[in-house]
Amino acid sequence: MVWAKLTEGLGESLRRAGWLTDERLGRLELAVPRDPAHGDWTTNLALLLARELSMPPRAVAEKLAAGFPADASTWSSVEVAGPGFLNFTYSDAFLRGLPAAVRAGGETFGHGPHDPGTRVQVEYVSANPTGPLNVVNGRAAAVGAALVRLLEATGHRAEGEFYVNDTGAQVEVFGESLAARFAERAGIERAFPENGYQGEYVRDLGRELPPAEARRALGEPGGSAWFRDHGLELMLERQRSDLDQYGAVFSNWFRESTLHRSGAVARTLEALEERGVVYEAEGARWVRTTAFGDDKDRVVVRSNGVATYLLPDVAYHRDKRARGFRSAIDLWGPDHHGHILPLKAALDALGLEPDFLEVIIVQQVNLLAGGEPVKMSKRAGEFITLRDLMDEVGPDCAKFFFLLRSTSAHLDFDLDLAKQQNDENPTYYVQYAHARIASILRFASERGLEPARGPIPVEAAEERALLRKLAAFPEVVRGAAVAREPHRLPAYLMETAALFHRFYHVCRVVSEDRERSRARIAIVDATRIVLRNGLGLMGVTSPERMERDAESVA
RNA sequence: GCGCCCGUAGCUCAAUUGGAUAGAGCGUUAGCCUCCGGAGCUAAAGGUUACAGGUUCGAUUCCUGUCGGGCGCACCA
Repeated sequence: MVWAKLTEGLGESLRRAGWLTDERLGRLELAVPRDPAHGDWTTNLALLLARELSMPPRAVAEKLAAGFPADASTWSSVEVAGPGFLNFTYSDAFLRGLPAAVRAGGETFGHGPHDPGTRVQVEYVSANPTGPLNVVNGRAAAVGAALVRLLEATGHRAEGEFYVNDTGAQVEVFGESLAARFAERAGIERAFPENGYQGEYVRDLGRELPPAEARRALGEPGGSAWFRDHGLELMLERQRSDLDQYGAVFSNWFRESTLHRSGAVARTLEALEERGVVYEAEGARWVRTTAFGDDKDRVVVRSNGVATYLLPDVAYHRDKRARGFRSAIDLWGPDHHGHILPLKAALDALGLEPDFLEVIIVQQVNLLAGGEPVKMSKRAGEFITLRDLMDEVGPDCAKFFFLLRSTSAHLDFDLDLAKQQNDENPTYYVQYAHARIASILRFASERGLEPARGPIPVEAAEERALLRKLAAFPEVVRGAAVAREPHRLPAYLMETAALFHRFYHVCRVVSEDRERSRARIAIVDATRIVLRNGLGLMGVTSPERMERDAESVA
């Protein structure tokens, strides 16, 4: 709301100065400065324009400030500061009315119509259906689900999608592995495949198969296809239920096999050929991706006639575009970053918008226990799964920790810390603030005190600081969405919780003074809404009460 | 050898897409409970942002190089 008003007001400033162009307005950057001495909002617009206007930045700023429409309901001052920043300070009227505004916004406070109706797809996790989800999948799930919510909160029509790689050599090996494990238990001789899936979960899956049918399949030539298909379904169902419990919901589970069946893969090859970027060499067919920024050309059809991963992947992204998405955000694991260039190049060759595909690499996670890295061997099937992690630390802590750091940075996940139910665990810091607020509101309600509905008096510095912070929430949401950086949410929420706790220690909420009590209850309630909305975007719960487990009290 | 991510306080990480005096948590030290939840609060200490240049009003951020860590570099996905 404030963001829109500021954009509009500065547009007016530019117009009055005779400098208004769409391009300049598009370059406008608004920010909430970290130092309150620099106002509640700031822009460097004058610094950006000074050069092209051949004027000193401060003179540009003065002119813009003079042309900024007065609005006492929001601003008390517009000042030129430093080398030429424009600093905007909230009026008392704005802060006094803020709790009512937050309350009116309710669960949509913080949301904004920045990209109304733009269809965006976020593809995330997309783990192979040949094994349980691992911790990097868990990180991707936390980030992806948060991104979907952030995009929705900023007006996009966003959908989450899980791409199922149910085709290719890996799933065949998986089917063989499962058949061998089933045979082993049934006392039938059958070789376990080389490089087969060693994990104990394959034996578990074998126990879930319908025994009579499985036995029949064992006897048939090519019977591993039966095990492959049934194993995939069981595995997918496990992944789905884990993710469901984890709070990552997908609008769609897209299977690679449908692209092959529908002919989309073949059509994609034809489309590439029509563009004249396919050639034959060494018995294989290549795409000239080097013409579009790749560092080497890529094989799309092997000499044995089978497509490489790239071709269905290109077909998949064409399909996304054809389904009407304006952009696709893919979250990939760290071992896939080598594929960004080939895929983008191929899409480029097909004429898709250059910014259609956006790939975010979710970096690796190092689990630490007792200060030491937890050893994981995928080969031996020994790894900590997402389910293990949820059982160990709970979904809330897992998600909070995963969202705490920027997605592109490696993450050290301290299991001991996440397990602790005490002040060393940052998850509880924010949740505790919410629970404490709920407690205060219960206490107040028992005394017949409700939040003040209209403008409230704002006296203490702690009240003012907290209100400023609450007012910044919509901008944090907007910024996190456009930058695709969900980690701004926990950072903001920790700051907000800190300001709330400080307020709480200085400002008695429920007192003999009923009017002041109601005013402060309104502040507390507004804080509750912001914390709840922020945690909600992270997929973390906002508890009304918190109790430690008995063993954690010591 | 080439590409990508990263290098910031003792540790784990931020720094609002180039902004103003680089901030949090943990750890360390010293304090705060007659009253709304102490999973809390206050204060102190802690930095040549790996290093050297460059670009400009301004660089942790962008460019070049060096050093160090991780991950990729398939007719596997």
